[in-house]
Amino acid sequence: MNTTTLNALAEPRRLQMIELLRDGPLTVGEIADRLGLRQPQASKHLKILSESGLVEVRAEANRRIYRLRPEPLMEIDNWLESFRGMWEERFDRLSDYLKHLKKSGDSPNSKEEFE
Amino acid sequence: MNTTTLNALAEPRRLQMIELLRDGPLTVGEIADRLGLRQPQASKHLKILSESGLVEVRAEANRRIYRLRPEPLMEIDNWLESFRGMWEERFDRLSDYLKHLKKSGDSPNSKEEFE
DNA sequence: CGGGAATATTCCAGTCAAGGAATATTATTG
DNA sequence: CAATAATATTCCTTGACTGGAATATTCCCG
Repeated sequence: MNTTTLNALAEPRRLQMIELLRDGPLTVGEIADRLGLRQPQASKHLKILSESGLVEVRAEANRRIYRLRPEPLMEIDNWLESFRGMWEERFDRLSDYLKHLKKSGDSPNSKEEFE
Repeated sequence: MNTTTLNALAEPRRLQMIELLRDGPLTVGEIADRLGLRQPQASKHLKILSESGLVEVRAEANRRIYRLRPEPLMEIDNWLESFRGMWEERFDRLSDYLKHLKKSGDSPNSKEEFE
């Protein structure tokens, strides 16, 4: 997995921008308005998003229209694939745990040992 | 989405740790060894992973065994869900694009306008 | 060409995160 | 209890990131 994508997303404002752009392309000014940012900050964050490939720009007259690019998010999704097996394991363990409770009548202890 | 999870993953060493732990729990020393880190750095990074919930610790005698927790990764996966529609859109646009090429015989231009 | 709107860039100050080295802590063993 | 192994914590320094304010750039329009 690529760290630059995660790094770009790890900043609250930028994450908000990505979520905003999920519903369609937006202008710098619109983004700044909706997030309560000053324009320069918006531009700076958008630059980082752009450099990370999470966003692409189209110039239209005076304006710059930013649009979400799916590829980096797809890459994360793909990376998560290798962990999905774990979740099922966890589900198995949960059902084992429930069975255990039923059998022994112990009070549930959240600090119980794993493994 | 939660920024702290992304922040924890955005550091290369920590991301490597998560990938290491995908194959099972490990000791601090083992993690440090496999990643070529000094022990204090390993402990510091593991602390951050632990505080973000990506990892849990079990004390066994002298050792601390770190184990991956799936929940934060599941949360990311869940967050991505809201973007999955976009990918299909993109596929549609790609097939439109291919049709367009076939019809007009233009040379492919990677800088073509979106929308 | 001049003015104004939309956006980008620069400079600065404050804060935060990471590595290095040293030290503290905890548990084992004899 | 002393010695040692495994791990955590602290202190320090340095580099990176963020926001603010000011300024530069680009483009449209009359």
